[in-house]
Amino acid sequence: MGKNTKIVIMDSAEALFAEYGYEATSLRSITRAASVNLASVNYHFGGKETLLEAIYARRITPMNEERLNRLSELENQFEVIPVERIVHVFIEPALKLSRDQEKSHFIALLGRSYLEPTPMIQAKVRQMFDEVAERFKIAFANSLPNVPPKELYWRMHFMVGVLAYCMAGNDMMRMIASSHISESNGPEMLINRLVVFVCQGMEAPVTALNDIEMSTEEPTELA
Amino acid sequence: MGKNTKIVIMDSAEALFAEYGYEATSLRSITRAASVNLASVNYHFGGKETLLEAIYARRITPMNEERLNRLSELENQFEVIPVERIVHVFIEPALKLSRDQEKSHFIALLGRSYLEPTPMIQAKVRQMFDEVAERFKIAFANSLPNVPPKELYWRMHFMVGVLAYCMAGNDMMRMIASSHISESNGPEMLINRLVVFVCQGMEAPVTALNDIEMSTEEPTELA
DNA sequence: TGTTGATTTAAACAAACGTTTGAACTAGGC
DNA sequence: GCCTAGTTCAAACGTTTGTTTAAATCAACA
Repeated sequence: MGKNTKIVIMDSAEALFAEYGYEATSLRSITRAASVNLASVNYHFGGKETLLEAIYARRITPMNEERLNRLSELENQFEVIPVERIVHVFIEPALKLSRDQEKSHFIALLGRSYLEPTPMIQAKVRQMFDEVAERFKIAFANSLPNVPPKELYWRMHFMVGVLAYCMAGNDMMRMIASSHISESNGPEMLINRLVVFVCQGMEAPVTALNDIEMSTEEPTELA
Repeated sequence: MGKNTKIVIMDSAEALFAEYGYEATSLRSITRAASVNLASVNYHFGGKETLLEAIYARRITPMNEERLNRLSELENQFEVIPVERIVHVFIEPALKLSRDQEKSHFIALLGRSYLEPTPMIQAKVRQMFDEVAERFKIAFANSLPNVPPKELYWRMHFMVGVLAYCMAGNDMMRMIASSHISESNGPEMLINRLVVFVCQGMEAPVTALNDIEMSTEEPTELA
C-alpha cells in the first residue's frame, strides 16, 4: 500500500509547488492535502528536496523521450526537416501536458523552474534539458544552414524562454482554460501561434542583425 | 543618516532577492549584508513584503517612463513606426540595465517576477506593467494593420515572455558578462539579436497560422 | 497463530523565521 | 546644557520550518 502513498504525496506536492512555489510550500501543507502523515515525506523520499527531484523525474523523462522519438521520426521522414516541424516537436510535448488536468500542474511548475534561483533546481532542470538541447541543436543546424551556430545558440535560448513563459502560464493558460475565448480548442491554438512566432524568429535572415543599428538616443551611461 | 540606511537595505535586498529568490531570502541575511540592525527593515519599510514593493517601485517607474517617452518620440517622428523601433524601445530600457553593475541585480529579479507565484508580487508587477502594455499595444496595432488584435495580444505575450527570460538571465547574461565571447559588446549584442527575433514573430503573416496543421501523430489523450 | 519487515502515527526536536519591544543613542532647536 | 524627535540596538516574542524518534499498526508468510 506504500506505493499509493508516494503517488498521493507527489501529486499534492506537484500542485502546491506549482501554485505557491517550492520555498513557500511547507511539508505540512503537502501532507495535509495528501491526507498522509507528516513524516511520510521523509520516510518515502528522504526530504523535501529529494521529493522535488522525484517530481521532476516523473514527468520530464517521458516528455523528453517523446521529443527525441518524434525528432528521430522526422529525421527518417525528411532529407531536410522543415523548421516548423522541429519547433513543433519541441514545443508540443511540453504544452500539450496542460490539457491533462493531472499533469497541468507540473507544466506550470516546470515553466517556472527555468528561472528558479535555487541551485539544486537549476542543476536538475538544466541536466535534464541539456540532453535534448544538443539533439535539437543539430537538427536546427541541418535545417537552417544559413544561420551560424552561434546565432542558432541564441535563438534556441529565445525559443526556450518563450516556451517556459507559456508553460508557467502567467494567466495566459488560465485565459484559454476559461473558455470565454470562443475560437478553437484551447492549448492547440496557443501551440500553433507559438510555433509560428518561434519559427519566424528562427528563420530570420542573419544579415538583418546589423540592419538594426538604430540611434540609442542617450549616450551609454556606463562605459 | 536614516536615508542612507534605507538605500543600503534596498541594495542588499535587491541583490539577495535576485540571487536566492524572495522566499528564500531572510531579513537576517539582508541586514547582515547591509551591516544594519535586524529591526531596521521593519522600522523603515514596515516589513519584508513592503520592502519588496519599495524595491520594485524604485527601478520600474523610471524604466517604464523611459519606454513611454521614447515611444512618444517615435510617434512624433514617424507616420507609421517601423516595428523594429517599437520592439527596440520596449526591450532596450529593460536589458540595458544589466550593463549597470548596480541595477543588474534588479533586472534579474524582475525577470523572475513575471513568473513568480507569490500573489502580491504578481499583482505588483502586473499593475506596473499593464500601464505600458496598453500604450505599446496601440502602437503595434498601428504598425501592424494586418495582424488582428487578438493575434497581437498573443504575440505581445510572447515578446514579454522571451524578454523576461533574458532579463532573468538564466546563465545567458552570465555568459555575455564573462566576456569569453569575443564579438561585440555584451548586452548590446543580445538586445540586437532579441529585437530581430521578436520582430520576425510580430510580423509573421497571420495566414500562416492554419498552414501549420500538422499531424499530431498520436490521438489526443483527453477529449 | 505468531513473527517479521514495512509502513504509519503522534510527539517532540532544534533551528530559523518575521516581527515587536523598550532601552540606548544621536542628532538639531531653544 | 537640556530636551525632543528620529534612529539604532540587543533581546526576546510567538510561529513555523524540516527533520527525527520510538511506539503503534499493518500485511504477509511460515
